[in-house]
Amino acid sequence: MTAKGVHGTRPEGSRAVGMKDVAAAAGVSVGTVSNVLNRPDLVSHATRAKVEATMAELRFVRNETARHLRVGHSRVWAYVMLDGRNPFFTDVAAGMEDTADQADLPLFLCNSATLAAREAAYLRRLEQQQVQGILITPVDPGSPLLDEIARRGTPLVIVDRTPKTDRHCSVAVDDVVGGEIAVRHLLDQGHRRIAFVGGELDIGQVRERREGALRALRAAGLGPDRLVDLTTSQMAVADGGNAGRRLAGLPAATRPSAAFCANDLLALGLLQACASLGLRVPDDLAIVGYDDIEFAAAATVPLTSVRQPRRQLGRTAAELLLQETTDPAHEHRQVTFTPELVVRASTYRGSSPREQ
Amino acid sequence: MTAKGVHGTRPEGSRAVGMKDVAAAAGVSVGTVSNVLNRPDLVSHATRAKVEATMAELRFVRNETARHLRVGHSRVWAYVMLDGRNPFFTDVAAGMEDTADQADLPLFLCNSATLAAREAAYLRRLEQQQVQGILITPVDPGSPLLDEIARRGTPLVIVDRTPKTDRHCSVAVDDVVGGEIAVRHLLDQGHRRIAFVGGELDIGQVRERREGALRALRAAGLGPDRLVDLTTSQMAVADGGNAGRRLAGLPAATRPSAAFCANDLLALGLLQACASLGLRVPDDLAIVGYDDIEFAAAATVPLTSVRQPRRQLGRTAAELLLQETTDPAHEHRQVTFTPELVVRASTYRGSSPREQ
DNA sequence: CCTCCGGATTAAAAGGTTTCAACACTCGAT
DNA sequence: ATCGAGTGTTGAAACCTTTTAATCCGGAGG
Repeated sequence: MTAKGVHGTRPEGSRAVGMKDVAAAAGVSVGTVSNVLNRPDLVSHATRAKVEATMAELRFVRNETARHLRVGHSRVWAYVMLDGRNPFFTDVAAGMEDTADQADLPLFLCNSATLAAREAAYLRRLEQQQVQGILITPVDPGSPLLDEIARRGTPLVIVDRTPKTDRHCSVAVDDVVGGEIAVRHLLDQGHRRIAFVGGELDIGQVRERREGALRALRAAGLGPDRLVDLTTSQMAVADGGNAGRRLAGLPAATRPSAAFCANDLLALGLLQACASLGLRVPDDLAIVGYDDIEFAAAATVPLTSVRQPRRQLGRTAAELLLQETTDPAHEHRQVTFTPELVVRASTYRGSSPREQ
Repeated sequence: MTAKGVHGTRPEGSRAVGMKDVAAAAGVSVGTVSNVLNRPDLVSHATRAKVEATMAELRFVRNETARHLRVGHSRVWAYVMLDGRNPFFTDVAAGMEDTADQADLPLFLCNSATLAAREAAYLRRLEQQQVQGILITPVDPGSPLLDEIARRGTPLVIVDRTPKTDRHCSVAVDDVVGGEIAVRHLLDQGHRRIAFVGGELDIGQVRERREGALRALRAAGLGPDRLVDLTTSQMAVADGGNAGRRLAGLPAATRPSAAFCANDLLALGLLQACASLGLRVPDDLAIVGYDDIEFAAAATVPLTSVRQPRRQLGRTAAELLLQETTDPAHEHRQVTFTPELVVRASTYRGSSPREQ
């Protein structure tokens, strides 16, 4: 039943050139060719030059797969991103690339798109491919799959989430603090009723940012009723727009004067909705986003946002992985960063504020 | 000298469980285990059940590498993106994922970040890994590397660029038409002096979009002097901001009343610069972007932009690859899409226009 | 002249899967 | 009883590298 595919049929039916061919053409054994590739210092200058010339001439492409089978692990890292279309994650990935580049390892990006099934499929493949290490921002950090993979021997670093077990390294940013500084800032600006625009509360991120918001209210002597929840199904731009329309529909007396969004995509959608609904920002509604993606500053009412050290996050995660794969005495570590608030025009009444 | 790494040391020093172990535990030969995996219809119901149970019990993870070595190619696709941080490319990638998902093949994303060296490194790795197929938006579509790879047998599809040889399939969008409709629209709005904000002219995209702009001018009986070139080094948000400051510095008499940007990142940067320089959009400066990324609509002065069928582009590219890898009678094809203009507030004087 | 030594090279085994020709067995038909 | 066809299963080769122990060789020391 399975139709035979053609795959990479090379034009003239000729086999790919392997080390055997190189060895024959150069008049040496394959072992020597291997040595030229892997331990060049072992081989004499003359033969080495000859072999290298032959490889170039024959356009030899090393078969990484065979090497991989022999030595038992590949030389590839993979990052399974939660949402490839959210600039936050591509920035994190860029940070990982910095480190991977230095270590001369390729980094493959896999996009789970917040689909648990797709994430599981990628993880299964990556394990079958015996990648050297996996970086992941998981849909659910509590999934037993993560644990199993680490236990079976593939190093796995959790990114922007806190692991449930101590079997892996992780890097994260303190989301409670993030929520707290965002809302404290809004309180400082005189706001007393604040919308919280976020995805489902079973997402750890959302829950913790909201928790921080409540803490700020408490610190100011205000009750949790001052926080108006606007829950969205997803966390994309369109969802922020929906939240905006719901917000605008509230009676003026109870309508919040400010909104804290669980990410910048939501905030941008909200901002856009405000424009088309005739709500002025920040006068009618102040808005704080989260992540400080590039487009937050580029919005024409530049967005106040909680900045996470995105690139740094990626770099650090990759460094932990590098350590885990090279240092036998490696101990798992949990690294936590602290976010900072970037104040811009979407919350600041007055002339355009200086970016801190 | 090369420090021996530890890689994925499995905890108790135990070897990974392979088909041999499964076979032994289930009391069958490895050939049968292989059949259960690859041709389940060949094996009797009873043994199949027994083998499957054993695999589950032993937590068998198939060694894709060995399979790969034997059959000569892997089951992986890769997309080498030009700029992972530009939402345009992540949207294209999302389209490819649609197709890859259906074909049950994992898609790995590689970000060349417009660095030719990095692109070459990724291509080398991918070829060594014998991926089943490569999708790429190359830094330079004329690079001989692309040709060599295809010639050596790895199918390669060019995305959003036009290949120089007929050795691969490609999908692209007509950039001349895109530039033409953008500028025609500005002319229709009464603009007579138009800035062209784009990267280096040796980028095919930029050159062709500009060419379209000139064509629109010509059709309106206007000379090429009506196009004011503002060349940027990169094509990111920051570069758009720089262009904006240069633009504002021009004497009022010769300052263009409109700008056509070669992508939306530039347009957003320009928009942002206008806000801080006190130029009103569209009254003092109308702006047209290119790509129609999600954030174009989300800008608070929503951006008029030339929409490319991003997701469709990716889907089609992946379909071509699928065909090339499965159909022996495959012929290379060049697919071209036509872009369309999406008019929004950044060019339209009047009440907020309906998005088409 | 023999031995020993060090450096350069080689031959062969190993790694885990797929594939295919060969084999074993059952059942009906001769 | 024998044969043939069909169904399931097996054993061994093949895929291409890396790695290690063994070999080869020229020269120094006895």
